[in-house]
Amino acid sequence: MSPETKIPTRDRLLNAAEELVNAKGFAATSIDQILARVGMSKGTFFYHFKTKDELARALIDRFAASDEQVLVSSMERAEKLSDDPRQQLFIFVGLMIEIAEQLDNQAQPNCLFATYCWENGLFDPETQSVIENALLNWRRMLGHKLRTVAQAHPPKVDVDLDSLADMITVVFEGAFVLARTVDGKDTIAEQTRHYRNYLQLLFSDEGNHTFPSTSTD
Amino acid sequence: MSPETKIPTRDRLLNAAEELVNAKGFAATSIDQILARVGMSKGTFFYHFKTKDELARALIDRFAASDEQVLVSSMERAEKLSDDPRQQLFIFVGLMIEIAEQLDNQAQPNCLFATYCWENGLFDPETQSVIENALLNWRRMLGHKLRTVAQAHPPKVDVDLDSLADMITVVFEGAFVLARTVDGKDTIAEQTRHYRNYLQLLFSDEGNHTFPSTSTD
DNA sequence: TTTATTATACCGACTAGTCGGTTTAGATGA
DNA sequence: TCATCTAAACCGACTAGTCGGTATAATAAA
Repeated sequence: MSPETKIPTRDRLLNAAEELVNAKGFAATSIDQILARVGMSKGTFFYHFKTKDELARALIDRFAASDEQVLVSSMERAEKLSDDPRQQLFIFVGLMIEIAEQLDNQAQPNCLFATYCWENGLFDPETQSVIENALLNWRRMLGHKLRTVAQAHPPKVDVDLDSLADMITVVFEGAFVLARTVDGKDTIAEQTRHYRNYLQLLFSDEGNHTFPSTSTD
Repeated sequence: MSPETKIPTRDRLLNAAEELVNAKGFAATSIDQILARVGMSKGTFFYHFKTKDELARALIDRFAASDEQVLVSSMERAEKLSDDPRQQLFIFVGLMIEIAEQLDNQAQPNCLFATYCWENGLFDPETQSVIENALLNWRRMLGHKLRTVAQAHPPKVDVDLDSLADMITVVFEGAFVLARTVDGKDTIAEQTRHYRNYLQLLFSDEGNHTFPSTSTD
């Protein structure tokens, strides 16, 4: 009857696994530990997953799906909130900053992509390509927006727009490492703000800049 | 007689361990695998390291020492190559770009900090604080330089200079993930160039910008 | 209404092999 | 001699994965 009890067994296994993998990585997370956490037995696990590899795949599939939804829905929201591509871009990054603020309130911000990346020798190519495609999604969607913006507002410095799009992934992944290692209030959000600053400086209108600091010549 | 044979046993163990940890993470790297790679037997390992934890510690100590040397020596070089703090800053980041270019030529760019970070549940607090201190070193040295620069050239956008210093760590760590996941020619170097661009835009002299694009008044 | 059948979901003992770590003994060179 | 180093056999705990069996509930035949 309680809302917790209604969660399907398979999802409860995935949730417990994800928590443990987040703390210790995939290799160090044993099936027995997962089962102990949810109070189930071995047969149950292997009823839902043929092998531990299949668990790895299920975890990353679920994570990638949720990642893609954040990307797509945030871009849609940004595009509804303004007609100007440049404003859409800044709004989109602003939404990412909001998400970053939530992550900064977690003790150990979690990114299964990074976890798998640093243990990638354990995973088969298909599992790895799930992650690759997820990152390429960000490049594609954000890159497209950047190209539109760059046509109307040529960037102040000559930059490759795909790598500029990639940079949001870079900033997030890097900020995760920093946030997990050095404690600070707003690490991930602050780093994402740097990314927005960079975009604003790059795509500001010629000469007079559009920022708070007084002088307009 | 061969130069390879002269390497002390302990270092050969560390080298083999680091390679395996780089590929699969620490937990999935067994002592037997390390020994198989260097063709030694178990007694040898436990003569040099009391426990596997001690290996973890030795690996990260060695890595952190080399990291610190890169930081300090690059800053020294930058400070010798110019008297102007702003130029020193740009030269320093330029040196980081050179290092990034080397890393981009490796198949699986390696950062033990990140590897440990995503498996941090395995390591004792002391081991983790080695990493924390390493990252704080970068914040401190680069932050100091940024504060000097900011006094002479107030940044175009109001930014926290410590987090701006942290950003070089963020960019590197994030670019590692990208480079290990999506293959591309110059991933890490390109991302580091974005960081330099950002600094140049932030600390450019008012109004007219100092970049390649023609105008020098 | 009763009984047999079937599928899903779950349990826990068990196996073969790997793990980190120990022990004992021998080799090497100062 | 004495410290340094290496080898090989071994240990108990834990690993992923197997397997025979059970509980429940729905369906179908009697």
